[in-house]
Amino acid sequence: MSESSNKYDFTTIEAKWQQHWEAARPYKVTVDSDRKKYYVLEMFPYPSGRIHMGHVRNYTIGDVIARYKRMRGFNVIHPMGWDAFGLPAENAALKRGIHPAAWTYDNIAYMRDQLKAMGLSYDWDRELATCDPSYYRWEQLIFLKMLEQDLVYRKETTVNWCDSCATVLAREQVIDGCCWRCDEQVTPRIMHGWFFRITEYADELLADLETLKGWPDKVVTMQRNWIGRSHGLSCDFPIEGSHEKLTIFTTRPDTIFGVTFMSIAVEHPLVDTLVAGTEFEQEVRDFVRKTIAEKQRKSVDEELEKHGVFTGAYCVNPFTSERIPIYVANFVLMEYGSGAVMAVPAHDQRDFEFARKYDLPVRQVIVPPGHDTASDALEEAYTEPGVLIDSGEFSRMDSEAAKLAIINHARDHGIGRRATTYRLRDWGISRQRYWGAPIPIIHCADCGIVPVPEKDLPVVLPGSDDPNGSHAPLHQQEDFIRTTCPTCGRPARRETDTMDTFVESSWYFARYTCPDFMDGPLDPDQTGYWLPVDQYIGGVEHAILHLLYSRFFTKVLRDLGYVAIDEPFKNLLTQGMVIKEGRKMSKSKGNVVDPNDLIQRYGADTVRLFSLFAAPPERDLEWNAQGVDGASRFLNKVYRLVQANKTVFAGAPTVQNLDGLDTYSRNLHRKTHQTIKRVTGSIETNFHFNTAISAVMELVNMAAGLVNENRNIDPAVLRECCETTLLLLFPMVPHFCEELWQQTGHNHTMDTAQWPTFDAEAARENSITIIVQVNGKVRSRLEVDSDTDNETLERLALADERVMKFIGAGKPKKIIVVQKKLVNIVI
RNA sequence: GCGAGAGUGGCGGAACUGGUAGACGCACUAGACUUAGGAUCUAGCGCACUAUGUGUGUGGGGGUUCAACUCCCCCCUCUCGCACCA
Repeated sequence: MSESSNKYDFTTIEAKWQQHWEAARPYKVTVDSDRKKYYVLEMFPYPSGRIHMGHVRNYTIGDVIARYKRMRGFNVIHPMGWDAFGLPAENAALKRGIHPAAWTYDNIAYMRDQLKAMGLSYDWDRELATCDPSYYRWEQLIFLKMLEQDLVYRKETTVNWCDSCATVLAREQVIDGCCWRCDEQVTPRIMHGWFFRITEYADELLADLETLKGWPDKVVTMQRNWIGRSHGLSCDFPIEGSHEKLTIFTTRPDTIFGVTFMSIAVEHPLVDTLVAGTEFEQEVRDFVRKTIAEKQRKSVDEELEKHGVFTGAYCVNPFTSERIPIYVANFVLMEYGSGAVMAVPAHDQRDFEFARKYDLPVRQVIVPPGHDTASDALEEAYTEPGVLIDSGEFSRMDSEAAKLAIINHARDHGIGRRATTYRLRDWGISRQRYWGAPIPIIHCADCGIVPVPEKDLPVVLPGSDDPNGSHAPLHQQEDFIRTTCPTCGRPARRETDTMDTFVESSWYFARYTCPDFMDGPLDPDQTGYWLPVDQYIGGVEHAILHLLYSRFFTKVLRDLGYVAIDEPFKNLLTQGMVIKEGRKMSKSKGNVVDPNDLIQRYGADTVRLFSLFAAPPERDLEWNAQGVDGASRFLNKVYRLVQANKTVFAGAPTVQNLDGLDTYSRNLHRKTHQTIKRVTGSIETNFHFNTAISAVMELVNMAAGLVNENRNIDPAVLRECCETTLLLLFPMVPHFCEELWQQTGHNHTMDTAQWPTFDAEAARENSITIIVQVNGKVRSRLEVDSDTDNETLERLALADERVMKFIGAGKPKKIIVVQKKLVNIVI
């Protein structure tokens, strides 16, 4: 046998089919209301230069699903595009002296070729790049519509500033106190910025998590925690000798009789008025200054020791009329609740520590159920619910009832109200960089903030159509800034912030349905048919950022009338990382595997097959070079099997008469149908392609074994086996299967082939193995007819020679017979 | 600290609603065919021992059950997320 017939020539074959797909465009789709649609989407890549193994894995998984669903008869939309705005382009531009646009489009061209070399079945006619004005002009329009609906606003706040990126970050983009992109320490800074009112949708974002049955629990939980809704009481404590009052939020109104002091944040607006002109002023101001500096400096995992100083001021507990001293404390967050906390040291561990440190009273007002007096001395705060004591009219109520009663009391007396707070903050979208979508706003000295009229959109990024154009941050580009006010016509200045790139990725999946639509952001005829995304696939690292923003945007687009769905992604698959030597691949660790090298050496199909086989999709995948050899070996084995039996394809009839088959043929026929069942099951239940591939391997091993042993397998059975193998493998290794399909005389390409169905009767085993246990230990096996009844099984088991040896002369205490499984004899 | 997930051969991983633990692949060992083999084929491959048999074994310890990788309780380790959220 010559070399060439022994191994398949992946280079030639893959090029051939890629050319075919390029020319015939079998993956181009249009709306077809007679067919059920299926939208498969992988998170689109940032065009960083070249694809990496994570992309290979992600896109392979998506491609298998797309191809599989096509074979199941769905009208499958499977698009690809580029998350093309972002900072690396600017950095690269500075380093290499080329324009960010040029750098980005070069990368896109290169990476597009790489994706095509993987044989991914995208509808390339839908490709989009978010840095293209034809995309971001609609984003600008959406921004303006949101502004009209008061979902966008501008405010001055403390923001997270990343020095190295020279821009602001949203809270979600700060990871362990560092920038999510460059890992540099983030520092607070006070700036103007634009915000999306995502908190307006907090309740819906939370409630609709319940509808996301197709999402991993982990992601749902992460989002729920991120939104962090809590219910409680907002209550006013009048400040002594002042008209001001201190408003606090608590989730434990039942402990309000145990308040012994107040803690307020160093940034609290009342700090100044409380201490101005008092003997405490100096000390408090020093403390505030010191603490703010400390917070900036603080590294992530160090929890600051609790400190505070007395302001000299008192407020009054509206429930007890007691005087309550007010402290400024370093552990109170201004960003959450109202920046002021009622301190109940007996029932809150932080307050307890603080009280211990500054020798403040601890007053128990909750005791464990069944107790009715306070314990002598607490060693730590009692934070569980319980029964109220020393709480006036609320004494003896349990915590839950008391919470309600106290909230109602506060409401009835005008001192407080039921309140809900969220951990979620509004989404700050302003970025002070160049390579992003300009925010379409004009600042006029007379008219204030004026939206750019719709007819003037897009506000094109200056210089982006000129390779020598400036790519300085917009606030440095005077020509861009100078404009006239659309309202009064006087000279005015353009907004220079660009939008966070997460804005682009929050609606791209919708634009894929109508990438060329010119009359608005989205074409209702297209979105109505294609949305939502049926299966979304990407890394779990986007569990909060991208997925939460996209959910928010979907709801906004719905309320603006652009889409008719509530949630963008029906099912979500979060795939694990590709690791090597137990660690994430990274240049610094020198353990990076380059997809290009692999594809050249093994071909795309082998790379695809291995990345599917080595682990189930949701787990991390350990890259193993020898494992890739194994995948390659398997494909060659299939190749040889098909090549050696090409003749059976020519005229073999379909399998009809089972009775006429010899044992070997019957076994192979059965195995074929069992394999269809197993593969279909693996894909349908959880996309566990690793077990699907194992099943096909077993089938191929059996067929190749029988052929090697020169069993004269019935041609119809052998043909069925080989064709089934190709059909089952096609979604995973498409070039390879198409080639063999064609070589074996099929007139139509596999793109139009149907997924095989299994015949339950053919798959049924007629003899089964029954396990015989004595006291739970396996002692023997019985080969019996599959419909042997339980009494017979018991009789056969007891008569078994090996079993008899173990049960001896005694009479069995108990015999358990499990249908078609086992017999357990207890002695 | 809180929350979620995971611990199975030398390795990646299988095991349906409790019912043969280790499918499939890699690595390894022996053999066959070969000028050659990083090709192919055959056989073996958890561990231990008094080896054609017995014991033992799914992070550790208890429990439920005729029967536990699977269910319950306690503990250990790792990964991820959150982290003074009042």
